[in-house]
Amino acid sequence: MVRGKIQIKKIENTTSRQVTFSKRRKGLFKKAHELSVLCDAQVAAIIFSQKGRLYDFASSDIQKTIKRYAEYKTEYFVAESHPMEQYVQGLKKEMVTMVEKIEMLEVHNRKLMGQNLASCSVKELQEIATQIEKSLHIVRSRKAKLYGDEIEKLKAKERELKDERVRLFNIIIYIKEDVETDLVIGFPKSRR
Amino acid sequence: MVRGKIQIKKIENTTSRQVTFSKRRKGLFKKAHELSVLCDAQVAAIIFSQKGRLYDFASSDIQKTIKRYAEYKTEYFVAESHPMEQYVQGLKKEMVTMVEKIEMLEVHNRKLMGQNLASCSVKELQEIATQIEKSLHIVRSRKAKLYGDEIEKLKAKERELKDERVRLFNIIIYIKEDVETDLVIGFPKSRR
DNA sequence: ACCTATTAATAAGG
DNA sequence: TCCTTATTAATAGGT
Repeated sequence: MVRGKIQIKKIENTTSRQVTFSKRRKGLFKKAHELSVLCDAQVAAIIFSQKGRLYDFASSDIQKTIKRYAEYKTEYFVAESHPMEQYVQGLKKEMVTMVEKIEMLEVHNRKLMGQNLASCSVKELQEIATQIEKSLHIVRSRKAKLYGDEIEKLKAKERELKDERVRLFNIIIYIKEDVETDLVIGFPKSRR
Repeated sequence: MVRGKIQIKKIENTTSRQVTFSKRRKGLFKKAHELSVLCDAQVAAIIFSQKGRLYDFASSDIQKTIKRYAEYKTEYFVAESHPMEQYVQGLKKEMVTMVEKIEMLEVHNRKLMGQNLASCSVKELQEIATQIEKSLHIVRSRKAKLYGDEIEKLKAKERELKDERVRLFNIIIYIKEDVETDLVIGFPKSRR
């Protein structure tokens, strides 16, 4: 607005634009300051340059006002930046724990499924076998029990049959003896 | 600054002050606007009058500008709060995934160990049994075979013993008949 | 960063 | 609030 009026539109020349920005920024802040003083008003001016750099002016209290507004906008983050960090640390710790747990469970699972046994020592294999036997026992206890019962029953029957065999055999022996005695002497007393 | 330069200090005359406030406010906003256009900057001006009334100007959305200002003022949080938030979101997502995985593995493990079978359907039980049997087969195929053999052996013995029992019994019958036949020469059949 | 011609802003008054 | 106008302030373009 000097030495040739200018149009209010973007200054394309970068250098000119930067110079103008600097000058007018200063002018704006001066005006803002004067207004605040002359009229006892709270004035704030916020400027972001094209590059994103912040320039601001604030008369007295409005700084606080904007700050409060700012804090309100960024909410709990400002007030809780540290708790946030602690929170993240906590999360990370939990995650480490979980990763370990997952690995442990996967190893356990593989063992229970009889996989990846190549690297196991004899002792480990025995432990795995024991564990699987235990699982087997639980899941198939009924079946196992049935089998066991059957075996017991068969064994009992075997014993019974053996006993009967012995008994029958004795009877045979006895009868034979008896008969023979009877045939020789007459009749055995047992027949009485 | 005209018709007698003025001092930059509060205008005591209320009317004058209000007039000046109005004029300069307009001027300030005009300057702010010009700056934003000429220099392609983001400009906001906020004025609270003495009475507390708000006047504002913003080259773009004032909410955004103030929020941006707020973020700038809270410094490192500006740069980090949002990535931080996203980071935490990412962590949480990962954790959910891990928790699910852990649960899955634990369920699987429990099943493999024959625990918590109460809620399983018959089909599930069968599947679990199959899986455990498979594991069992891998780890204990020989033992299982031995048990099977034993049962077969016992069954065979049972059959054998039964046969022998029958045989022995027949022998007894035979002997008895033999004896009685011999005795019947002098004894009645009713004895039988 | 400084200069300065020139326009813009505006104080005071109506 | 608007107009006028005298005057100062702001500043574009050059150095």
